[in-house]
Amino acid sequence: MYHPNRTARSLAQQEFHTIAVALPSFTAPFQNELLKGIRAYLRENDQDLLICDLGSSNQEKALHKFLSRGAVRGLLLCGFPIDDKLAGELSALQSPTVLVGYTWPAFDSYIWDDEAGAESAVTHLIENGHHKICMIRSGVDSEIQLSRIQGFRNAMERAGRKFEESSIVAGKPLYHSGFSEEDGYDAMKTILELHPDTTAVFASSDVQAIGAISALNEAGKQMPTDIALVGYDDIKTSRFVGLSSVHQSMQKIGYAAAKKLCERLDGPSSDGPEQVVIEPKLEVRASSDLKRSN
Amino acid sequence: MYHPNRTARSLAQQEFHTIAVALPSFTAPFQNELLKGIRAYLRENDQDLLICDLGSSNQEKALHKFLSRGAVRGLLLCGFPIDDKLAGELSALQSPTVLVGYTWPAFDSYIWDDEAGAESAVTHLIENGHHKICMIRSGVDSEIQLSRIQGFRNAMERAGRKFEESSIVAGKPLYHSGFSEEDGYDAMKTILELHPDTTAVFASSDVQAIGAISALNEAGKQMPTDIALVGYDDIKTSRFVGLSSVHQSMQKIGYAAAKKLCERLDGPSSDGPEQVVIEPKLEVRASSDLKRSN
DNA sequence: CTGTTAGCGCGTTCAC
DNA sequence: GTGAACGCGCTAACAG
Repeated sequence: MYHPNRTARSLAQQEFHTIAVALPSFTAPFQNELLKGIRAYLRENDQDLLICDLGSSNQEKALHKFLSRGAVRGLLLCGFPIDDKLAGELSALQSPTVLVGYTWPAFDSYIWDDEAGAESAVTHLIENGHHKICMIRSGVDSEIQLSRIQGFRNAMERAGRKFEESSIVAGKPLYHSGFSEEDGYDAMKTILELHPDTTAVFASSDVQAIGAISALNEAGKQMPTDIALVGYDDIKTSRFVGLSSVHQSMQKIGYAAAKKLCERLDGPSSDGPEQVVIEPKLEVRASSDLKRSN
Repeated sequence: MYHPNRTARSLAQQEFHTIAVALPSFTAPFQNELLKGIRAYLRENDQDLLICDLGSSNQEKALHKFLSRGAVRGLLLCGFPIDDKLAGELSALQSPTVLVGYTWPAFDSYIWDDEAGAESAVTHLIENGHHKICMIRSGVDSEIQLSRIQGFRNAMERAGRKFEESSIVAGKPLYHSGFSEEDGYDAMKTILELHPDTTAVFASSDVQAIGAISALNEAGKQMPTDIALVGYDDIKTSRFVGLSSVHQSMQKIGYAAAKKLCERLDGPSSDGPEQVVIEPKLEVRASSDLKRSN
């Protein structure tokens, strides 16, 4: 019985029904939400998804290998910092690239305002009476990380609080550039040790917050009674008792980015690159969860 | 500047550096663990992953569309029930297929013993002194679901408990064949209403358990003090206070399945189909978590 | 309406 | 050593 060969067919009719997505650890909750959005669009349009997992280390190498294996038509590059060299290589592919999480003049990009998001989270904690707020950061000085720290600082200073460097703690493991569950766990242990009077913690990623919960559990602390926890990125807050989160609807971003990429593939005669900035939103599980009186 | 064309290259050298995975909702935690294993193998071998998301409804149609778009070399079909018709179609592809979660004589398959897994979970609850145990089931009579119910029944009967049909509750939404978060949430609400004296609940999936946690939170119940919760599938138990789970190391299964598929692609002269049965293991967060005295 | 052929972009082979 | 021709499996265009 006859069955078509996808490869040959694609080659012949120059139609691929496939877009490529490259991202670090596509199984993390944050990227997962993004993928949900991407998949939603692709399903509606009978496209398949070619995934390049950049992993947590040697990301550039993984991306290069992927690209040298041959370009698919269209690349969605997510959560990967771009520089001159990479921008040149991507342009040389002659096939459209859409960026998520980073921006570059030559490409369509979907980014969010980390500084504003972090600020809103910490402001919320302050407004709810928390007198001792710590932050979990990644041990790596990425742009994302620095923006989120800046947001923390802004919130503290605008509220007339003194900003202490020591209240911002990094984990040691440095998996996934320091945004891992292990890093969050490690950082929270340090916080409990160095700042036992802490009433609220703002974590720089969702997985860090999850790791922090483990550390709290081990220490016999309750959330949010003993410590309130807010994480950055796309935690489904309903899943975690007392854990709030600031996020930027990654599903919508994924959908929009996939759509944009497919439009570029269809008609290359469209407009110039578009930069979309998403405003992060703080999602509080229950307003009472973060209230603090003492 | 020159850049290779993946499609043409694949066609020319009959080497694809790609395997296809078809599964329902690849963003659910269970499938996610599986994908982690698959990705681990693929990364080691410089292969990419073509994902066909079967979605939660019209799965057959989605699979057919994917196959008719043209077979890639090698398909990993996960969590999709197989019948005569489908088996014939897959054989006709002339390219190796590996099944995960279901079995069929003609194909390599990786399955697990749902009945034994469910039984071990419920037996554990009984041994820890729970006098009223309910189960959350999917509203659909899949083979998987019936096995898990049978395991529940075995445990109860072997312990000399009376088995009550009414203690097994299904959610109404029926998303993802009834294994969804929403179904778990709905079923748990019913349990709280119908069986307020419940001390432990065994959920048929990880996501159901997550939904059940939401319902418990809303009702002001604590885990595991008020109700102990055990979920089936691959929850990272550390992430959820008091939530244990029975699982079958999906990561290892994914790794093994991907490896098997790639071996089939390399040398078609290997042995006949292999059926691997994984023994599920109960992972208890802390042994004290499930203890009950009253 | 059916059968034949050219060519998609590459790797490989074979001739030079 | 370098270069031209062929074929991977298919679709599209074209001829009968």
